[in-house]
Amino acid sequence: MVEYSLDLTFAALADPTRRAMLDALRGGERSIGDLAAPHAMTFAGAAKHIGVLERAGLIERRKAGRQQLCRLKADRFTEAEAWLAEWRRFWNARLDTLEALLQEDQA
Amino acid sequence: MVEYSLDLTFAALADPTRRAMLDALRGGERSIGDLAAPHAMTFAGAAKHIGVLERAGLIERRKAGRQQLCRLKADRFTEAEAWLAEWRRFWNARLDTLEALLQEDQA
DNA sequence: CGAATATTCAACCATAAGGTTTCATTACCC
DNA sequence: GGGTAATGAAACCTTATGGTTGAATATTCG
Repeated sequence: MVEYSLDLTFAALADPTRRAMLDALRGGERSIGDLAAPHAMTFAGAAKHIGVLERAGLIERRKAGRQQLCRLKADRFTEAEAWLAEWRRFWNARLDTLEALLQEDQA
Repeated sequence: MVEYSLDLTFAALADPTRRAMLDALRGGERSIGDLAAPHAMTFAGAAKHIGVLERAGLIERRKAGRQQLCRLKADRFTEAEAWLAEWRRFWNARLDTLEALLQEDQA
């Protein structure tokens, strides 16, 4: 269900460590170790964050020798963006209404 | 800081009850009781969700007699949408690159 | 004033989240 | 094969979250 995956997506995005990891993945595939390194926490802790991102469907991984390479997946980003884009349309519509009212006032 | 408010915003959006409340507010101001009613939980439980939305800056409230009226606030929506819109641009750019590669192949 | 309405607050409970440590597994290199 | 690098996984701790109940506080109405 869409609602359910929005839960996971937004929850995954609500953490700065995880957002930083996503940003790091914009440069292409990265191993768990690469993703973990910049963060002031244990490897295991960072790996948990990666697990959250994977369960939320924001990334996927594949084995490459003794390491695992992670890469971004688009779907859930798109879904979340679509949800928020609807809000942008809502706010725009409200602004339009306000403008119309102001114009009426001036007339 | 921006990071901090993105944390709160995404965390607030990660719950279906809260997203439903936000949707309800699209119709205009609603009291806490109005927002709570549709949800299968105690009034106090629902009020906590409203507290989360308020602390995240997604809504604000004002007293009106013995009730409190809530209404939507745009800023944090905009912020979150901007963050995700950047990702949309990222994915689009990747698609463009892929297309270019395919074209090259054909040429 | 007294009763009912709308909401807040505090205490509590169960579960999940973010982190740690420790140990096991797997794959590479010599 | 043995050592080591990269990861997985389990157990544990602390704090946050989502929910409950019950009492307290305003505010309106009669």
